[in-house]
Amino acid sequence: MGRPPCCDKEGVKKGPWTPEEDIILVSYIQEHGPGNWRAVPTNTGLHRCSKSCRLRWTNYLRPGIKRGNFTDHEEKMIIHLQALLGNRWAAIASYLPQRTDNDIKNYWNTHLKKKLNKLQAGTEGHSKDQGSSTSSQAISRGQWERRLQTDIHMARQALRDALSPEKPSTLSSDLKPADGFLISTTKPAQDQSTTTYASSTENISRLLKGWMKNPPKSSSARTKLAKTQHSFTNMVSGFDSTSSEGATSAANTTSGVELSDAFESLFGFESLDSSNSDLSPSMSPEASLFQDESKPTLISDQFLSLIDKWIFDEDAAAIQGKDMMTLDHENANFF
DNA sequence: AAATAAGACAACCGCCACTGA
DNA sequence: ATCAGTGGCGGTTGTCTTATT
Repeated sequence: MGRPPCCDKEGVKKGPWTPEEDIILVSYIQEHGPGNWRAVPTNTGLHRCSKSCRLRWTNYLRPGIKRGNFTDHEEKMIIHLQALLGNRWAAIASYLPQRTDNDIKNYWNTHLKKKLNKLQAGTEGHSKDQGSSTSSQAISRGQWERRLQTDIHMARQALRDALSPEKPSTLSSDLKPADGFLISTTKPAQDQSTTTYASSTENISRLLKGWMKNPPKSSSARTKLAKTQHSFTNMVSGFDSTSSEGATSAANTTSGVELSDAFESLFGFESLDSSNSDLSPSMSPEASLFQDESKPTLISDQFLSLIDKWIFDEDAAAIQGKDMMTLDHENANFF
């Protein structure tokens, strides 16, 4: 007997998620907690594959996800980590707790790759201009590999230092994987504070705002929207007995912004910033990240040094102990 | 204004690792 | 020790938006 598919291929909806579906999924997770994804489509009535539900949650609805532009610092982190780890996006994402691996992967593929190619091309062009090969340019493959090894070793050491329990405070959070994140996927919902899950509604609220700001033009889509509002209102009223007031106001308005604002106030979640401050510093398997040899991208020694310089010159303070979360907050304030 | 190309990002697919029976 | 079930990961594709002609 073959292994059954993770979901019944027939009758499974694909494509972009609607706010309706998001709300259903979030409300279910609020109640039951993330995990047991196989049961999610059955229990929620969502015509989605369990995998799709999980991905939607982890990549979009999960609390504490930061969207929008990547900061310079994030960009540099990604570049350096990619150079060290290769395309291990999940590992890289563990160092940028507010970003998902998918987000980082996309950003790498659409922005950073091109940027680095340009940079590299510029570097090569520059060396060509200089004509003859100097001794530093003629570094043998073995030499640059050794330097890469040294790089990796240094990073490993830094990581070990950072994770060392003897140095808890600021240092430990410097280059700290955060794959424990806000919610352990194995923890039952009861263990979580209400606001933890509720904060994920901010993502939905944002989605709704976007949805309302750019309402679908087709009549069918408008019908869908109306339906969304309706079901949303129903859900809100059934979600929390204290929410009847908000539900009423949501039902009484046709303004999407008001609707989503009401949504926000209903769940009473705090700002992303505050929720992020809850990030638990879990000790993670990534502590052994470098144990199995990573697949460093084969970039030239010269280029790697360039990146190193680029990253570490500017952010020496950050790398040498400035709290990463503080940095992230600073970055967040930038938006 | 319309058509087309390019870019950005959300979502899917297939493979792999882990876990429990 | 084996195997089925499940979740996680990385690569890829599809769709929507924006820019250009």
